[in-house]
Amino acid sequence: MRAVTDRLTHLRSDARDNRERILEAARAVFAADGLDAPMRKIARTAAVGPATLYRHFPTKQELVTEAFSERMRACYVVVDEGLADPDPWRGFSTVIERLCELQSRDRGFTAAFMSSYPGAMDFAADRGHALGSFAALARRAKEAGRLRADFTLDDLILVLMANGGIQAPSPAARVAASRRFAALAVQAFRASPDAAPLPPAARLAFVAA
Amino acid sequence: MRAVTDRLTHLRSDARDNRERILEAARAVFAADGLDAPMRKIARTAAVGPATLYRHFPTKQELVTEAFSERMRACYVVVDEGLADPDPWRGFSTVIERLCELQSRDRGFTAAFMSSYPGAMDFAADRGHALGSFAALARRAKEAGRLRADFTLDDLILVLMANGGIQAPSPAARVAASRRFAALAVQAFRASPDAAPLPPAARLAFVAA
DNA sequence: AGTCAAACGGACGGTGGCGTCCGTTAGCGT
DNA sequence: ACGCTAACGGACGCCACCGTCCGTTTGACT
Repeated sequence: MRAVTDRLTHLRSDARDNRERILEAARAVFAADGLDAPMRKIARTAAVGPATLYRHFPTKQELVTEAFSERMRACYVVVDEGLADPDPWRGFSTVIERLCELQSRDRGFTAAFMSSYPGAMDFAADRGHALGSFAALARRAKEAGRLRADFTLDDLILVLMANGGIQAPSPAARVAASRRFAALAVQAFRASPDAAPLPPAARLAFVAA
Repeated sequence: MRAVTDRLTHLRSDARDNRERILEAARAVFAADGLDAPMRKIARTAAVGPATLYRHFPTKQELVTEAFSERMRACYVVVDEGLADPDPWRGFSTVIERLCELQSRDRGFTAAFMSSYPGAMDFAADRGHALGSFAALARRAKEAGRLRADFTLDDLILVLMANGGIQAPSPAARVAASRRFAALAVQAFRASPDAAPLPPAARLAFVAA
């Protein structure tokens, strides 16, 4: 870690500048067009030559990882805040709603969070931690009798993947649709005396792009 | 319609043959790779030159429309069968489950059913009819007090789009995940004394690809 | 101010999908 | 059996994206 920091600090001023502009452009373009946006477009948006882009981020994975690390952290914050809620069910619902909202605002984020990109190893640790926290939250919500007992972590992945499939003519409409979807998901997860049993969960994590 | 039939019957035998093989190939490729599979691949699968493919189906829309019209009909059958069920709630649930299953087995089908392709006008009529039937079914399920009153047709679209976002390492896993998802959706739509109100529905229909 | 290497970006060759042209093949009707 | 034309498909030019090379610029250090 020390070495990396050194390397970044030792960058020439224009290089550090460009690097920052590239990351900003990547976030904007990925949010608008999804993860498969052409590298060129990001370079153009950053007002930078293709070579410069590739020099800073030799592979698209590295760019994605770097560009989304901030939002990824926001994601973990959401989970931790949910965990901190004294009412575990309210915490649980809020996490689902906020994660869906984060995703719906940013087309690329979904895929990134899924760590669809193999080799986005940098995320793995934090992701594992967030999933752990969420598992604890779910357990408490179950113990409080508010979350259905057959809820699985894979159901969270399922909902987030499904949420990622939602399209709409405008970003605003997509956010609205996603909001309703999240509310429906919460309804589905609610413990209820007359709830029907669910078919078995499928192992989902770590799908390749 | 008469003219079209004539034109098709008047096709030379090899042409009719190729046309059939192209449609078969298109179904296979679309199912495996989704709607954005390259035309070339379909031509190769059908053991046909590109020109032949384009002669039969000048635009991808036409090919999609033609290739999926059969499954599309299967889709309407599902809705009609649901409508025929004396128990409207069971009918409703079954329709959701079966539609999700149809979709999960065929990557291209989702997009096709959404009529994401503008200009797939041929579907419009049938689609309208199916949506009408489903609306009637939903109304009856509401009147029976089993379906939540704030359910909208757009919620069906929402669920189907979301279902389309589900990915998994293997087709089998995707079907399993989709099955569980459908069950969750049904739970969410169930009328319940302690159900929370939902955020407003968003107009979704006819999203461009 | 002068030097030097770090950083830049225009330009290139390669790949893959697209839709069309046109010389060739082979069904069909006489 | 024969000719006519519908139908075929290889080959072409086009365009977008990819990743890299290399001549030029410019920040940093003395």
